[in-house]
Amino acid sequence: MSPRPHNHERHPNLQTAIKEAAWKQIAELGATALNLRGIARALGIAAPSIYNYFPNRDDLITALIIDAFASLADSQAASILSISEQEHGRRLFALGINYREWAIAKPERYQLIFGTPLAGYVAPLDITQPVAGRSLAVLMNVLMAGHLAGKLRPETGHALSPQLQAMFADWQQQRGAADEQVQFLALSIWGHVHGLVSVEIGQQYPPFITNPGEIYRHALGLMIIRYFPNSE
Amino acid sequence: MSPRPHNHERHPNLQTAIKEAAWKQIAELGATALNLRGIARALGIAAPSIYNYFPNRDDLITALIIDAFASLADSQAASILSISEQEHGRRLFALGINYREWAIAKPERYQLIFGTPLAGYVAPLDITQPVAGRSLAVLMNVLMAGHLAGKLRPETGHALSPQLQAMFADWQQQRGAADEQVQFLALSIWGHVHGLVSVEIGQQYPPFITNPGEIYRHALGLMIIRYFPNSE
DNA sequence: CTATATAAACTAACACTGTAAGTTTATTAA
DNA sequence: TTAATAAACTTACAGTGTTAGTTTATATAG
Repeated sequence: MSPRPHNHERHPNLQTAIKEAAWKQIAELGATALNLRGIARALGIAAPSIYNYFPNRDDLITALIIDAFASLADSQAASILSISEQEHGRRLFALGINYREWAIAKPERYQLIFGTPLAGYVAPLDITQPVAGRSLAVLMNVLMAGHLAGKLRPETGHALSPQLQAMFADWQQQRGAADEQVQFLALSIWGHVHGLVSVEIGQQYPPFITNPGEIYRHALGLMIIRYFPNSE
Repeated sequence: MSPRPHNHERHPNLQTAIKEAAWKQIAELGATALNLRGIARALGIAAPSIYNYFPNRDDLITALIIDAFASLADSQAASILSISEQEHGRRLFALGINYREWAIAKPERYQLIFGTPLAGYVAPLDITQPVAGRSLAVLMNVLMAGHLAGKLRPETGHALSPQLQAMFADWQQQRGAADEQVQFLALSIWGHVHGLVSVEIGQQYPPFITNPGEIYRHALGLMIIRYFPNSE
């Protein structure tokens, strides 16, 4: 009923071998250079054979993106494991540092999931969104812990609009307890952190900014004292 | 010496006609669908004829990117023209609103300059950087005006590291007078604003966030009262 | 042990892309 | 009227994703 693949000896698991070859291509030549024939060449197989494991190029890319999102979420979660749950400021700082480091380690991977580096590909949001949300959840958990401990000081200069409150109420219903201000703060911090990293990865800083990491760490430090003023 | 092009009657200025057709393609089918043959079809010319006006596809894209950066900078500058130079908070707010609106008006254009939507294309930074810097200059001018008027309150919880100070000193030398804290603040605000817009354009908000504009305006409002506390 | 079903490989081909080379044509200047 | 030249053209090549049809190796059923 289920025969073994022909070149089992050379590629025990061709599905993952294809993905690995794809990542290798992406790492060496950039995400835009990804192509099925190149993968096939690297593996010594015929290009159409890939279609036995992925319906088409876009589905292969989606698989890569899902793996990348999972990797980011795992990396985020691991980055705070060694820090006490009481040290909310340090945890937030660690998350921020880790976010940038993960992006810089493999910029193509970062741009693959947050940019649109591939011609004709649009991510199927219903599939990628859930995995993408995992890293945001890590951030929100840290903020929520700080909030529950009374250590978080969100900015309350403006009241949340009724529309925002409604949106966050819906979100709470799905995801369990979470303060509205914490929800907003998670999105705002993510946006800030993500923007700074994007500018750096995309090489959009002015030429005088020779050390974007310093900018980033300074901005991150200010966030910590802004939202966890009694950390120290 | 300089003969008129053959189809001058149909396309008085073929160079700009090519760019317009390119933008139309980008707007209708997305940046990734941009291709020379499609442009040629739309204009009723042969594809290789484009090479008389642009050395290759990448140079055409670069021309589009330069136009887009100029458009953004012009839009930013125009957005504060009607606001008094004394109302620093309102000016910053207008810049923020305009940044998002410019991006949302033509998301493909935004992704063309800030993403990497085209296979095999890498922007020539030495050409694009100067134009790209114009919009940042508008932001920095607004912040600097507020600073000179004594209305700006940058966060000084952490001192700028020596490396940051050195970087900013170099920058000052080139661009003229600008406070170090103002320089940092411009980059930080830009990163924040850019990140929130990127997340929205890239459809990376969690599915419950049905109104990203509200998130954005709230974040922007908080920035205003944070950095211009006495604005009202 | 043989025969058959089937998953997984293959080859060949199509339509598309960017681009290079060589050729023709229209316009200008001598 | 003729020669020069810029700008169009046709043709061709190598690359791409993808489909269709075919072969082959394996696993199970009789």
